[in-house]
Amino acid sequence: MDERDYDPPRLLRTLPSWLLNRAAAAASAQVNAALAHERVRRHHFTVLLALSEGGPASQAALGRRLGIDRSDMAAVVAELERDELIARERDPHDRRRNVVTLTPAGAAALARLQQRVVAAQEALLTPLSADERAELARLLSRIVEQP
Amino acid sequence: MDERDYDPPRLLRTLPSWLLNRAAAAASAQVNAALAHERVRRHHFTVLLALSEGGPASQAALGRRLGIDRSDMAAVVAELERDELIARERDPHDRRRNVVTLTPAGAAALARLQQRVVAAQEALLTPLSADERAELARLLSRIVEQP
DNA sequence: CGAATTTCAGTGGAACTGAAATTT
DNA sequence: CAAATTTCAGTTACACTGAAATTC
Repeated sequence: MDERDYDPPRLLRTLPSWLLNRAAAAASAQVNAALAHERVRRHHFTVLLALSEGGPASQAALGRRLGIDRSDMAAVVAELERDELIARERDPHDRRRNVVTLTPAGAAALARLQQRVVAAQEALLTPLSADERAELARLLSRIVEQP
Repeated sequence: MDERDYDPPRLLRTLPSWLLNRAAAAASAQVNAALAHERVRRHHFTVLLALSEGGPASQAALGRRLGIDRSDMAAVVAELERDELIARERDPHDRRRNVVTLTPAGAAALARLQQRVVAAQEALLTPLSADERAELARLLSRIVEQP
C-alpha cells in the first residue's frame, strides 16, 4: 500500500479490530517474503513444522492440528511431495489415510525457513522492547484462546 | 474452523505473526457479523465513516486516506450509491473526479453500524481488562505506524 | 450400514495489476 | 505532452462447500 496520504478516521485508528488487521497484514507481508525464498506459502511451512515436532501424521490429523481445511491440505501436501520435502504413502493399518513424513530435504528446508521466519518477527517487532513483545504475545494469546 | 483437535506446534503458538493472524481473523469474524446487519462489508463502513468525519471527497482521495485500492473503491462506492447511502457527482472544478457525499440515509446507517462495530470490539476483548485493552492498542499502534 | 479420509471442482471475499477512456 | 482519475477485466492467495470414491 502507498502510505503517503494515509490518514484514516479517528475511530478507525483506535479500533482494536482495525489495528489487529493492519498489524496482521504487516506480519503476513514480512512472513510471506521470508517464505518466498523457498518458494512456499504459510501452510507449507506450518505442515513441515508440525511434522518436525510431532512426527508422521495423516493429512486429516494435520488439518485438525493446524486448522487447515481438508481441501487445502490435499493441495499443500501434493506440492510438498512434488518438491520432495515430504513423502506420502498409504497407512497399511488404515488404507483410507495418507501417512505424511518429513524427508531430509524437507527438514533442511524447514530449518532455513524457520530462521527466516524468526528474523521476520524481529523486523515486525523492532518498535517494541523485549518486555513489550512478551506482553503483546500474552495479550494476543488470551484473545486467541478465548472459548 | 473446528477447534476440537486444534493443537498447533509450540513455535507457532508463540510466533507473533501467527498470533496476530489468529487474533485478526477472530476480529474480522466479529466485525463482519456486525456489518452484515446492514448488508455491507468492511470497506463500506470505513468509507461511510471517512465521509462522516472528513466531509465529501473524491474516490481517489478516499482510497489514499483509507488504504483502499482504486478498483475496490469503484465497486464499493457503486454499491453504496445503489443503496442510496452516498451520492456521486462529477466535480465541476475537475471533471475527472467523482465527488462522493454522505446522504442522510448513509449517516443513519453509519450510526447503526458504528454501534454494532463498537459492540463487536467488546465481544473480542472480553478476556482483557480495561488497562490491558489500552496496552494492546498502544502496542499495535506502534507496530502499525512503523516507518 | 454409517462414518472417516482423500480428492476434485467450484464459490466468494479480499487485495491486487494492467489497460482503456477521460480530463487536467 | 505527462499525470491523475475512474472503470473494467483479470489474477492470486485464501477459506471454504459439495460431491464422489475408497475404506473402516
